[in-house]
Amino acid sequence: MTQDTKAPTLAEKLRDQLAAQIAAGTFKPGDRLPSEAMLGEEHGVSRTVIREAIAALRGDGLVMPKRGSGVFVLSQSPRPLVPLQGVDTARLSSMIELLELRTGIEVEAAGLAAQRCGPKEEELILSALAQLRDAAQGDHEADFNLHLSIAEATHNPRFPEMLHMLGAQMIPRHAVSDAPESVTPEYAALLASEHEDIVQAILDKDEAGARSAMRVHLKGAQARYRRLLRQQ
Amino acid sequence: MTQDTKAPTLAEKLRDQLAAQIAAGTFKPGDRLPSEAMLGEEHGVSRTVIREAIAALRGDGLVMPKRGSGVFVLSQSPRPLVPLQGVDTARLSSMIELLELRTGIEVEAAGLAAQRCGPKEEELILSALAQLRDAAQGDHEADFNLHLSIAEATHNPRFPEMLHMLGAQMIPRHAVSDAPESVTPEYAALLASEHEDIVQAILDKDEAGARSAMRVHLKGAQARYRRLLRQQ
DNA sequence: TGCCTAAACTTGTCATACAACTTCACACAT
DNA sequence: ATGTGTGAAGTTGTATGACAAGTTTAGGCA
Repeated sequence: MTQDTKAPTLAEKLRDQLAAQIAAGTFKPGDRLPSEAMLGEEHGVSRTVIREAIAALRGDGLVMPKRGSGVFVLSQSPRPLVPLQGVDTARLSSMIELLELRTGIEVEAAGLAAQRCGPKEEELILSALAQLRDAAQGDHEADFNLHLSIAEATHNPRFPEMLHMLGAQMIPRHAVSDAPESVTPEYAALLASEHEDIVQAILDKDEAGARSAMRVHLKGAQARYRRLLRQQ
Repeated sequence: MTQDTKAPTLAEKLRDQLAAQIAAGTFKPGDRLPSEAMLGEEHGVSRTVIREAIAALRGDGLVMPKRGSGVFVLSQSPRPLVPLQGVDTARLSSMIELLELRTGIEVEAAGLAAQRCGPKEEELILSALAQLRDAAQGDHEADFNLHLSIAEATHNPRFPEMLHMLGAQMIPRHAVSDAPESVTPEYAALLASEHEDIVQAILDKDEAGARSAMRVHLKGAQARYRRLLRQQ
């Protein structure tokens, strides 16, 4: 239990120190950090350490080095603490967990989209729906694009952001499309009609209807995953 | 517009390559990566590049180097791509965006909690509610704990995770509690009754009621923020 | 004044060397 | 045969020096 004290390396200490300085406002967004040479002299470490600490900060999205120019501060606050850490995309139960989360987010998105959707967003949604109709069955990208266009119609950038994040987690899993039952025409028709219902409700500015249609759609996806879970 | 093509460095390319290999399962969690020397020879780059790429992977939580032993793979899936990047906690509009997201997540959580809440979770929720009653007005922690206990009652760890993530973003902002109007007894009583309604519905296993009560509660919070926005 | 060029500076990469630590095999003693 | 200790080999952490590639700046020249 006391093993977690693992003697932080110089690079780690320097990274934390720099991150703290950035968070404290010593270096503000847009500022240029001292050059690697200066940092090295200041902290009494080699350039190797400096570079590794900066690489870590870059990974955290805090800074952005520009060759020949310097290292510039991007964001003041460290990026929010890693959610979805223990997600094992190979496990169906993990997929169901994510789907439940998506349900919450997307149902709300559908409701907001119904209230706020403008002509331009309507066009995008309809275009995504048309592409989905034409797309090959089980085309996850077309499906995702429709959901994304709805999220964008909320005019709240956090919704498409979240969808992207969750989508990146779900894409690796093709269990549903691989399952034999999922390729039946009946299944495809059901999915299509669910999509139509969602879009129709949004275009009708029917908030409650949009929520309900989206909930039906995603609950259906959950149910299909659960069935697979039982079959395994 | 074409500036985003910024000539990726060798370290970046190698990082992406290694991340892809990890995602593809070439290196599985628990495995040891080839040593820096071997990777360097294999890819025809210097150890500097290798180390920087690995530093980035470590920052992403994908690997964990152990001095003298090797670099070990932790997680197979890259941690979800940084959401909530442009959130400026000083801007009320950002807070409202986050609140809308929270609404989606928490409404779903309340619904699931009503279905799945067991005796132990009921106790935790009631305890959190009691503490909130006793707590000083505007005690964000007590409020957060109640919401958290509900999220945990879903038995889906992603909900409390998300709440933690969003909570970390919202805590810095105390605008609502600082606003003069928010300290009136009427306001406190309203908040308390909203909380009671949510808990009561969950204990009654009333899914729709729990959703609705949670939605009312969070929509109320949004409305209060919006009022502040107008006053500014 | 305006433009052009070259020097100075900065990050990216390579190479080498050593320190600190871990692992593993082999010799040795029990 | 078994347990133990020792050391060699392998690995990451750090330092140093050098050069390539790009940017900035100052100064010279028209």
